[in-house]
Amino acid sequence: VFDGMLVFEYAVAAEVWGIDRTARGVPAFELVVCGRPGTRPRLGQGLMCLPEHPLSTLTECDLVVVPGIADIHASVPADALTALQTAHEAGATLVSLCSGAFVLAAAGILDGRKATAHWLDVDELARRYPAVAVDPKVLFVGDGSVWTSAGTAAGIDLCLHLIREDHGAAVAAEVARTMVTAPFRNGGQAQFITTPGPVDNTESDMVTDLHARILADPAHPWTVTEMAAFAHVSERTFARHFVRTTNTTPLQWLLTQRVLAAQQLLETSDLSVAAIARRTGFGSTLSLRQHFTRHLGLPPRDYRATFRGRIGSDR
DNA sequence: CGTTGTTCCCGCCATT
DNA sequence: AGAATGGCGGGAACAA
Repeated sequence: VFDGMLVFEYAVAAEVWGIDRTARGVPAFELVVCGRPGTRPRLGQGLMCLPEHPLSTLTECDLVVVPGIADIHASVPADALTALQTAHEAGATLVSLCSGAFVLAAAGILDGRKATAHWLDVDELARRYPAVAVDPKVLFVGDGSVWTSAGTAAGIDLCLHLIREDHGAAVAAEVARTMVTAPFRNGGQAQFITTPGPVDNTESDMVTDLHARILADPAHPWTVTEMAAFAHVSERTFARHFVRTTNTTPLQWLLTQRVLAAQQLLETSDLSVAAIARRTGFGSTLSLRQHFTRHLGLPPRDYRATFRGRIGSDR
């Protein structure tokens, strides 16, 4: 933390990793606020922060979060930049929220990587750092051990995504539940959801209604033809609308939803893999295994072995 | 793991 | 002119 950090993004990280939810089955995290010793960085809106640890502590952290900064044109303190670089070289996962991408970019960490930022800032980011592959259309994006997210609330999506990757979907859902937010945004693989730019309302309604319909009956063998019929348009225009609002194609979205559902069942139930395949709409265990492995990098059985029962049995 | 049949989906284009 | 629609073809992805 240094002068000019944004309150909300700072609070998002503090809320996700700074609150003890071990009683609810969430692993214990240690939140460490690093800054120049003795300083009282202004966060704006009348708030100040008291960083209790020096910047050098960053090298000991598994995960380093850079909240957004109020003024993207302000120069970033040099000691913060070098601290981030050494933390990066030490193998820490780096995360920027909103305009925090400018801090990572200034440190040269985003060079050659995919990145995003608040939609108002992406043009400036791309202009100032041509070596960064800026993607203005995603809520968040990761490249190697470096993650960046779009404006404000997208930071929550990214933080939950990181929890889900490290600790499983059930833990992420539990954190989301105590934060009273959605575990992942409507539309599935949040990483690939388009930013909430100006979208035609009737168009997104059409897709959201369909999402609700499908999620209500995931076991149904949905086809694109059927989905298009539900939306009362031809298959061709249906596909176009779907891609525009969701940034994924219909089948890909469906498969992602099914994998997500299977993930939850593996973690929270003792149903056999075959039963889960049936419930989640995969035609066979083979099909489930193939898509599951492709999405998560490990087969269902192994996934269950590492994540089953991580969460309290209060539901 | 390879084969076979089916579905998807993206570019192209005429039409609205 | 410009934008959206919907049909078609075929290579790619998927299911059996």
